[in-house]
Amino acid sequence: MSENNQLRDVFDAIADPTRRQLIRLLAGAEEIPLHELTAKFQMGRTAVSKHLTILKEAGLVTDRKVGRETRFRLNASPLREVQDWVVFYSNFWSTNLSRLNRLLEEEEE
Amino acid sequence: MSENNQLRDVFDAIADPTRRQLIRLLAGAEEIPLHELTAKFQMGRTAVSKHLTILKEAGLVTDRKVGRETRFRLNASPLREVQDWVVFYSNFWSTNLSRLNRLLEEEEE
DNA sequence: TTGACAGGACACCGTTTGGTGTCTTATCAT
DNA sequence: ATGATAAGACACCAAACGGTGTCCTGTCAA
Repeated sequence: MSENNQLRDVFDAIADPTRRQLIRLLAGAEEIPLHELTAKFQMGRTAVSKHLTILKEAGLVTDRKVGRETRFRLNASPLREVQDWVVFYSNFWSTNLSRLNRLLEEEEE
Repeated sequence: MSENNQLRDVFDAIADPTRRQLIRLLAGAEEIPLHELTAKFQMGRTAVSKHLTILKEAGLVTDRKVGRETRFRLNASPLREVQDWVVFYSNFWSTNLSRLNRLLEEEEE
């Protein structure tokens, strides 16, 4: 259905707190260029760029060049796999959520 | 509220496919001893034990000694953090799920 | 009581990870 | 035309990861 050309495991991609922060930042705007993202972190541009590459490999981010800057955009849909995975186990931490889980499963179909 | 003594990031703990497989196995039974878990994998006992240690550090697993064997048990509740995290982004991959998300948020309180 | 089994504790190893710095190229503004 | 900015492409590095094998101890069964 959607893009399954991800070379990188989504669970692996979201394991790093810096990358989750990047996702959070990208969720707050249409597009953000690398230098602007870099400004939000203590680390250098190269490191941030590497994290974005990993997110790209997982299909969580797309990029396009505009002038001299590279702008990044969030594509959250691969996170659905995480959602599907975790919802299964929500039965195990609370029983009164099981009604909601059934709702979710219905909606998935 | 619940145990927050986790030395290890939950997202990090579930990043490895072997560890997700361990969680899956432990979800299917009350308790499973190490040697029995090891039998399900190709790798050796030491490796499986290390993975279980990581899961333990994330609070996802508890263990108890019974005779000469160490039995492991799933504690899924730290996965709630993952659920909370991913639910936020479900707005970004589908708009007709937002009703369900509101349901989830209500239930969380 | 002897042997087999379960598993903790190490030491070890190759690869990956997460960062750095530097060099170069392309682009924009003056 | 010149200088500053954006970022790709590397080389490099220490530390963590994901495995291995070995040794030792405790426990169960014959």
